[in-house]
Amino acid sequence: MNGYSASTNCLNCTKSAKCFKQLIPSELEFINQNKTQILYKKGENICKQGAFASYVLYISDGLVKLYLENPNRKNINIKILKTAEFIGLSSIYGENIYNYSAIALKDSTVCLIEKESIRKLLINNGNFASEIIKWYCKNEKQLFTKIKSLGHKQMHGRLADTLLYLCNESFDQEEIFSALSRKDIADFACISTESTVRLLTELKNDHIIDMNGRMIKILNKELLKEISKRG
Amino acid sequence: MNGYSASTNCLNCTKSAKCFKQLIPSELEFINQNKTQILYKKGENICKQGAFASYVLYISDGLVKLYLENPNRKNINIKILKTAEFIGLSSIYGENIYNYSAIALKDSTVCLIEKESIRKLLINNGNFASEIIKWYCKNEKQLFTKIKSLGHKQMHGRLADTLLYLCNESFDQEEIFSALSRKDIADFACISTESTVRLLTELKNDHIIDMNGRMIKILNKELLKEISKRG
DNA sequence: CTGATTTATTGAGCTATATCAATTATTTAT
DNA sequence: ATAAATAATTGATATAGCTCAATAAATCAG
Repeated sequence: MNGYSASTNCLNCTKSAKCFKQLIPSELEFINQNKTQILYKKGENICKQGAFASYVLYISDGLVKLYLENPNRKNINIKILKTAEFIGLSSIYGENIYNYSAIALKDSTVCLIEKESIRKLLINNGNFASEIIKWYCKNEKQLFTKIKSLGHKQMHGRLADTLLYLCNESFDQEEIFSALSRKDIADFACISTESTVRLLTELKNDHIIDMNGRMIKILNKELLKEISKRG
Repeated sequence: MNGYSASTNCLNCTKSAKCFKQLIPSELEFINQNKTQILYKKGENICKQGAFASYVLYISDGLVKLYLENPNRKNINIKILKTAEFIGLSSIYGENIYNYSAIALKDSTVCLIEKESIRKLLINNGNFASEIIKWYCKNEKQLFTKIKSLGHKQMHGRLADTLLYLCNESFDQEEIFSALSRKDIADFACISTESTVRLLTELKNDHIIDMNGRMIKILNKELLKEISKRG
């Protein structure tokens, strides 16, 4: 066990999500017995859309990109997950496959938790279940935001949405942007890589953002929000 | 109380969702005490996106269209809800507002349930909570399907997706299509009404669908699925 | 039944954005 | 350090799909 990362034992894990705080020691020990911890290197796939979902995945320490794959086509980036977030939670009761793919944006420690164990906890501990439902509430809102962005906004608005999302203070900017290529940004906004580059240059020339290699900083957040709103 | 519709008393409601079947009589009685039943006429708004979400809504008998509103722009139709489905479930723990709007496609009986009561049940009854989570799993998958459709498919694929959804055997076709205008179909696929009309005519000429006024029937489902797949 | 309003349809032109191709910059491997 | 591979940028062209406008059909109100 190292000093800075997630613990291999759930009972003294300092990086646990709110839902795990609802568990009593014996329940935590139960989870501990039914999980495996794995280290994924940067760039490695943590799960693949359509693959058999054997476990629920929990990022005990890391940074992960969630995306939808289209046969023969480009991907749609959904969101970036940080430490203490779940991957593939919906496989507990949904279809037994992952609905999306996930890739490590930096070296990440992931706990593979038996689905059946989670199910047992949900039935026995209402507070745990409630926290999971809270997560779903937030998640749903986020997906609606994505749908609104894709459904009626055009390039400019979609890229603005993407930048506002990625520049969120809850992310380590250096870490995020150094890990994201232009194609990644394009896949968040669902526009072509070339259009993305062109629009970014435009935004830079208009002093709405600053760019330095892969690093992007928002200079005029209000205007960017306005662009997002206008669509 | 009438003979064919939902009961006004939860204890003898025959149109109850699976989650309510997990409740013991005292819990059902508790819900019963904390709900109001309202009849919405066809075309009436059941909830408005952004409005204060005082209750969780439950369709005890009806047909409802869920949609996202864009300021000054067209709507995005998300899905059609039938009897025994929830509206605004995510307001239990999410922001205290509705994430979407809902309109009655036919006269619908809706139960307004106190959010706090649902919260209490979730904490006290793990089976109830688990059923709600099951719902969220399905819901999430549906939203990803929508995102995939909007994110990279073009007109043809999006309309195919829409028709395959609306022609699902679980809907009463007559009821669904007589309630949906061309604009409604367009808003499901997120394309212009004019393009929708043009594409529908095209599909009819190719004998992939049959049209008669508002009524639409799929003649060649395999081909339509192929169009959906191709994008 | 009749005029008025809404909804559906069709055509023509315009615009946003993708695609293709070429060039430059950056990273990786030897 | 140099070659090779990958990523970013820029320009030119093509096209999907929107908007606008006009007409036709259907529904509604009196």
